Amino acid sequence: MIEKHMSAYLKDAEELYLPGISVDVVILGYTENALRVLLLKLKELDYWALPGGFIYKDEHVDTATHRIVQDRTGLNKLFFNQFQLFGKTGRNSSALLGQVNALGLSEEAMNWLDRRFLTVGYFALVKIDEVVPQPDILSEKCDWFPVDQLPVTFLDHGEIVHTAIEHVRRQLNYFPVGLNLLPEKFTMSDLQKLYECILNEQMDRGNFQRKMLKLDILVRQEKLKTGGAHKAPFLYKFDIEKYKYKVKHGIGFI
Amino acid sequence: MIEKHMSAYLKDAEELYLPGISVDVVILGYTENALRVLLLKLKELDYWALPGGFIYKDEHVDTATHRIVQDRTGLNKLFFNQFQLFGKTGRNSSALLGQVNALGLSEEAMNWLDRRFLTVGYFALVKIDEVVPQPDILSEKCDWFPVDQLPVTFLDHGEIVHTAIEHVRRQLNYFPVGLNLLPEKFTMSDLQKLYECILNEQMDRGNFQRKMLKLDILVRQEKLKTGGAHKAPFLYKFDIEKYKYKVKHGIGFI
DNA sequence: TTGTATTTTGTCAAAAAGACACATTAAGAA
DNA sequence: TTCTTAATGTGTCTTTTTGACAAAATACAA
Repeated sequence: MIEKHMSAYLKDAEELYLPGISVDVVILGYTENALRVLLLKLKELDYWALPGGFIYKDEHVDTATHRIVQDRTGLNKLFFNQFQLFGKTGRNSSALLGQVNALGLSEEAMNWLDRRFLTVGYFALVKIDEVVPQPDILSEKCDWFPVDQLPVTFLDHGEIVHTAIEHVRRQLNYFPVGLNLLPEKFTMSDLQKLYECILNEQMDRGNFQRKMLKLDILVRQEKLKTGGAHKAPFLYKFDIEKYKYKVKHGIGFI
Repeated sequence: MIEKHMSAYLKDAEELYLPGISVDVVILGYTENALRVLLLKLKELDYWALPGGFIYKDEHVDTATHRIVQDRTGLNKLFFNQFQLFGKTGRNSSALLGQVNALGLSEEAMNWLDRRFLTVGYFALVKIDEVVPQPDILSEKCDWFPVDQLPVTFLDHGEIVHTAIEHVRRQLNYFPVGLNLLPEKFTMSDLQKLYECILNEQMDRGNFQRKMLKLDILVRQEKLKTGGAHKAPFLYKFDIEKYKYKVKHGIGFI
């Protein structure tokens, strides 16, 4: 089946897309105390790949990325950013695809694939519980993986993921991670754990709270989070205007 | 003349280079209390352009950048980093080149140029007094411009410069700006002025010195800088090992 | 020798960070 | 109902860093 799907998908590729360049998106979510990335299990191949695609000849690369992520997650309004072009030589997927002798791709498809590809790396931040990712025609399933426990990946997709994380970590003050990764209402503990996951370091509870509240971007809600054992914590929302303003100029947390 | 040069330069472009993608390099230097960028005045066009070029079909994009900068500055060992792929639509230089009706480019050259081009933005940090930039065959001269006083630029090259500066500013803790922009020996005042140029803000002299020395990356030399009026300042060098180690993990200055 | 401009170093209060303690409270156990 | 437990909310204290500013040192010029 896959060869037909892929052959159909790539039938007019030469005509439609910019040649030799693709987009790969590191879609990041956060749940159960771990930063996770969405990967697709390729049909008939023992590799997991980033969701990606090609750029129409007259399409902004950002627009292509938006289209690709939207196709995958159903999300329309989402936060994403380009972080790097991967430009090494010999980056050719046909060698790996060729491992499956039975593929029987069309000549058109093989011609399209059998060349060096540059790829533009984007990352997107999504709320895991708001998306219903679907495997595409080339994939048999998709799943969220903790970023420090990746499976075997297609080509250099593992490296792309780690580069994305490092990019987010370095510029944490400039990305609205809380707003895009946490649910609308969250506890201070949730926020702290998110920061700890991204920065990969533990912080003191009291000091984290003091520092975070001083930023003046949180709005305390009624105590609500009940049901969990022990004392019920406050819930917070972001003051979106203030948060976005601060993010633009660097919120100054780290 | 230019049309012959350009036609020759692009004669085998289709065969040699990756199509539809170029590299542009924001070469930054620092002198006379200003951060400056190297621009080329295009022959017969009233535009200044970034040094740039194309990527051989089997060449790492970083290697292409290195080649381009080396051709331009003669520098072999230099610091450069990719910062963004510019991917908007309609980015086609033939329209601008076409303003010069007399160009009379070869059909091959026009075919190569008359398409949408993506461009990969790199920035490089160089010591202005160590380089002797040469205009290339397409340019009549080259010059250093303060980054806040750019001339009219080719295509979106002005935007590319500003994006590069903002990139450097945000990640100042992760780039060895002092090591690559200042001469081997420099005064604390030199270093402070460099930081002030990049961050675009004034700092207190005493506090700057205290904070910078605490980083433990500077080695004080004999007092030497004599000749200038008034008290002779100390000269400093970087402890390169310590500096590079700190830069890798973020020096923690800002 | 003295004035001037600049560097070097120091002071001092305010702010921030770090470590930690204690009271509070909701769920579940006794 | 009361007690226990574990996580939360808040406070305190010390240390470190920052910010503002001033005094001392010094090299050249008048």
